[in-house]
Amino acid sequence: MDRHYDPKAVEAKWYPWWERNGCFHDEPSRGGKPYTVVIPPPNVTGILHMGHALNQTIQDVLVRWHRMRGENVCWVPGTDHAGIATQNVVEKALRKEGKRRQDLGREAFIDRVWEWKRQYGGTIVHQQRMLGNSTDWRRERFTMDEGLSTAVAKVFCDLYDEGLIYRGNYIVNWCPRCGTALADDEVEHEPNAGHLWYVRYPVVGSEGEFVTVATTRPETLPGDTAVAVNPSDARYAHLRGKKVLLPLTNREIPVVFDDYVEKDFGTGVVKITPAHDANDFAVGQRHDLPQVDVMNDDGTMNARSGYEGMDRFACREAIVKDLEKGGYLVKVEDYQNQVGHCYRCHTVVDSRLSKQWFVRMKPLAGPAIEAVRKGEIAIQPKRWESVYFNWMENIRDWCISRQIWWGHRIPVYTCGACGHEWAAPTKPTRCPKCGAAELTQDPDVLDTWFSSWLWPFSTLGWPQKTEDLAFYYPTNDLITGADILFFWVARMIMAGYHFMGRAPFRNVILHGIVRDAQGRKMSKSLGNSLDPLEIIDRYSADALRFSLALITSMETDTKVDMGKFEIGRNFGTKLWNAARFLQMNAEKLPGFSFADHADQPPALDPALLRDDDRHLLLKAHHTCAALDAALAKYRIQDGALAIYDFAWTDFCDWYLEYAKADLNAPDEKRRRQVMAILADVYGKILRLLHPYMPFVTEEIWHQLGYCGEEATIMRAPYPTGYADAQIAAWGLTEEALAYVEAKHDLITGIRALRAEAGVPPAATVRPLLHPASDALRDRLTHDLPSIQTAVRAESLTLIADTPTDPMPSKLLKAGMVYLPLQGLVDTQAEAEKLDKEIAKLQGFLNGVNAKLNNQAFVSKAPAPIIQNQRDRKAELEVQIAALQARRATL
RNA sequence: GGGGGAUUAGCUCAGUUGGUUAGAGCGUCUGCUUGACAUGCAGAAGGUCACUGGUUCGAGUCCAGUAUCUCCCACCA
Repeated sequence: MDRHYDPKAVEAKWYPWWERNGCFHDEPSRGGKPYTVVIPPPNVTGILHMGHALNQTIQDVLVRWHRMRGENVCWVPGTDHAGIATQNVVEKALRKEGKRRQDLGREAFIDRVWEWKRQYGGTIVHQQRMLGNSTDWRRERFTMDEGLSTAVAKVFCDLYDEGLIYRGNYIVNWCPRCGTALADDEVEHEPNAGHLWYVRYPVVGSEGEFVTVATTRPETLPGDTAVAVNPSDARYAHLRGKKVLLPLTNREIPVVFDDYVEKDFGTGVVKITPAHDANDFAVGQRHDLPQVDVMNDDGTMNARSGYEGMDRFACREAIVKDLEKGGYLVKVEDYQNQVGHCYRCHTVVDSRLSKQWFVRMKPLAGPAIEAVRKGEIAIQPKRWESVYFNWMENIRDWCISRQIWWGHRIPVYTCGACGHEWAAPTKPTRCPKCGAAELTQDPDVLDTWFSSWLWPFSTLGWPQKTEDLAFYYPTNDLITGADILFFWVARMIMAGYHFMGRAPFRNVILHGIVRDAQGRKMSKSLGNSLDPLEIIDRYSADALRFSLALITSMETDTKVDMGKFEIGRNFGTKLWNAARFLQMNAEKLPGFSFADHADQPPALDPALLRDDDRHLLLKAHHTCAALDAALAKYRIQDGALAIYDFAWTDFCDWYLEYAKADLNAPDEKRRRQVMAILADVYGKILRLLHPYMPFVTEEIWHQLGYCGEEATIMRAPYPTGYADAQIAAWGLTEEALAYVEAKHDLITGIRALRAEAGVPPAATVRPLLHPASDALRDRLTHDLPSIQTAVRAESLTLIADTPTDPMPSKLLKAGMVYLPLQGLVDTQAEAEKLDKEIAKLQGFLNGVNAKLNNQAFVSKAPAPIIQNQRDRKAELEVQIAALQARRATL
């Protein structure tokens, strides 16, 4: 093996190899237990960001784990056509040529988008491969694929025929830059430092009386068709039946009375603009007010406004100026309110009256609420369930039409002859009613989410009855960011029940978002984004994945900075070097083969086993259980921690160091046995870790020869630990484990004593140990060489009495240890140290005694807890006695 | 306005159903080129678990309140 691990070469080698060899692919015909995941499809215009890296790392860990458990795994990748985003990109390119999409016409423009997709649409799917995702690329889908488009058309027509889709003139969110309607959740509200303008509206037929309204959007004033006050507001009761004069115009508009108006806000008088505000629209409907639209599609003012052609914000200033000139403006206050922005282009959205298509959501929401309530679908972390219920129970109709060209065109046709309107999944040639051939199709396209909400079954072939659909649906786990719970997850659940009659998935796993070191969202404008590809370039994909897994809790957002990825990089290096050590030593044993240790438990001679071996084997067993438990509960971080700690601390720091002595000793039986343990446990580490770090584990698996060239660790069984009979035969007891923990404590303690006493590193010492118990004395007697080596001691003498010579000491789990030194020993300091230690332990003992003397504790606490305290008391008494005995000699 | 979350070492975070002396990584300090690994090894320092009260034999953990920070939802012009 090379001295240095070269992740770039290794990662570039394995991914194509896996893909070429169908390692990511499975078929229903193979049978077994299906495990299905659909990837949240990234936008086809997207480039890989840290959110993808986190989301896909979690998925790949789970997917690879299930695959190694022998399940029939299907992980569907793909991309989303991202209507507005993609159209924006192509329009931008057109603008560089000095053209608009209208110059090309609809069909040519759409061709142009497809061309763009062919050329650049593969960017993100290429980048995803860099992460090491084991997605089945043979099943890759695109939301505008023929099959998925068929599904979209069928769904639209079914809902249309069921009466769940309707068209109407409503107030919608309108993005003037994109020139389209937006759904409610596509609008992002942000605080805005604006103003509140107080404007006088003269009361018609009075002598100089007026009402003052407060508004944040004076440019909508020409669209006012009433002013409103609260019916119980005594200040304005006399205005019933009156009219006011709309400033800058000579229109008279009525005063209406409506509960919507808050008496305490502003002046208690509201201008009503039904065509430009959702609330005003509702007031207008209640009072039968006219709707005056004063703006164009692009955010400029129209002829009705009197400011034709002016931009809405310029108009705002112009109107304010004119109001001031006319003496209508009373005052201006600074005012902070929430202003909606387009989630795509961040333009301030307007509320605008227009004719749009909507889906009636209430009937769809019912079963979806029920599903989560009954536990057919579990959302984790659990607290999101209440968020889900809250949204679903107050669900509003979904505006699904978009005034753009790129997307699934709404399959509604109108007959030019008889006016009949109907929905059809494929383009009809004649009117089904009158037979005429003059048909026009609705010009709008569907919201992109109208295809994504079908993703769990449309990607498996629906509406065809495919084998994939029968075998892999419903999917198992849906892993995504909580930010698209409403956009996507909730709608998929509704679609799953409505169209398939079943849940689309069993578990929803919502993770947080990736933030920068200061906890800010990563964004282009802040320039604080980390690029996953740069991290891969600097540290490797394995490092990116492992570090993310290790620092990500499911409960909270993840803060990252470049330094975090050193954790994964260093761990990869550590593994590599451990592998080199194993290989070097294996070469010295003729006939030794790692292949014999790929899965079969090693044939160990119990007579040759030491407690260190037992400690490692039992810890390995525990680690297998820990990984299994963690991954079953989606606790990716716990699993990463468990394997990291075991591999680094138990395997490398402790066992490998012990093993060095054995591997260099003449006893060949023992050498073979140690090598077998190393190969077995290291093989487990590689397999346990593979879902997290697929590349380096695969490379080492092959380099050491755990498998042949044609095989892969991807399909090696996930370790489950040792059989009970094996554990019994090898004597893997908790007692042995506890003994080795005490031994480690002893080694650490002697090292610390050396360091504190300033003994040079190269010098050897001859420490004395007064064991805490006879049992310990016996066990240690058989185990002295490894301790001596670990602490660079010439000898370690087990003594029976408290020594009287002045020398530093330390109280450890194993007993009192003494370090005889030549030269000066500060007896005074030593005495003080002992006094301090005695006082500390006495404090603990007092606490324990207080508990044991507490009648309530003894009668109410469970027996094991009481026993713990008794054991603790005994232990403390022994320790204090040992310290006091030593103190007495000084 | 409604709802959620967070608050544990200098920093980033673990801490499963309440039960020995609250852990890890990074950073800091000390020593080390020891034949797997300086992307490393050995050792050390560092925490009244935000605050106040309550429940309990026992609270970082459960409950209530307070403070600060955060996110989501919502029609206050």
